[in-house]
Amino acid sequence: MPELPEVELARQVLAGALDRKIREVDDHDDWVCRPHAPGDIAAALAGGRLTAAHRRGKTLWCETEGGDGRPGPNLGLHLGMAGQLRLGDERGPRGPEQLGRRVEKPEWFRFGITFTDGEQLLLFDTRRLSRVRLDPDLDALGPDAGEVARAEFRERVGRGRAPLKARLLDQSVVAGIGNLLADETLWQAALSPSRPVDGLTGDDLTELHQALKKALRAAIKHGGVHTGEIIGHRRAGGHCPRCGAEMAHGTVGGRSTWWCSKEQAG
DNA sequence: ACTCGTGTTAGCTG
DNA sequence: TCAGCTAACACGAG
Repeated sequence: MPELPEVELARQVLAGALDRKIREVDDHDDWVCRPHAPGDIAAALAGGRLTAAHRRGKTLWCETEGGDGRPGPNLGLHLGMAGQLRLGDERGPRGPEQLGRRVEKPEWFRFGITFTDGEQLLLFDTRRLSRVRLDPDLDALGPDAGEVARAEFRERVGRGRAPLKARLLDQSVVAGIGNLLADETLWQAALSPSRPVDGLTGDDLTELHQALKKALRAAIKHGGVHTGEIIGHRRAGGHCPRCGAEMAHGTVGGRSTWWCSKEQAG
């Protein structure tokens, strides 16, 4: 599910877990918690509190404080493709109703913190692509896609020779653009996903920055990137909702990519 | 039955 | 240094 707008909603869930004393941490999943060993994260957080919830791009992290009141390690959380943060208590998780009558298998709860008041913060992820780690490397992330200023966007995205979409998906360039948001943004700007960035003009990049802001605003307003104008047309037989030309499909930056064969021609 | 994919990253190759 | 590719994770959708 999550791209930037969805992760911002998850951050708000996370904020509901702040300022409670940590009683117990379930960090048994050595894939989700890698490179830490089971018990490492629990030991680092035991008796402390989460004191602030932050997001940059699709990465979440909490500042923490130890039982002695001194600053503790940051707790990094990434939801991967299918992760959800949920609050719950001894009666079980609350939060998004599951579709259909799917039974939630216990092993899909990959990480959890139980607080002394009985509240729980739970990481639910069928696909196990989520990640929990202490002191994540935030310097490896570019500026947040929703906040990056035009000049910095142009300078960062325009650097190198990679195909434009590959550059947009690189979280160290700008943080928070996922596959769907990239296709939506490129379609809004009428730019080819495979065009090398060193061939773009300053105006192209300004246009792209505008398109990104517009696509993000719309996604936040309507509940997620899947509500984008082009998303429903990313399929075989789809047509561009602006000009009616067929949608083209290929792989760019290693990801499945759809674009208007006419308006976004190479 | 079978393929594809809203994400990341280590490790490798050119 | 840069860019592309693969594997790994494990499930739902079509």
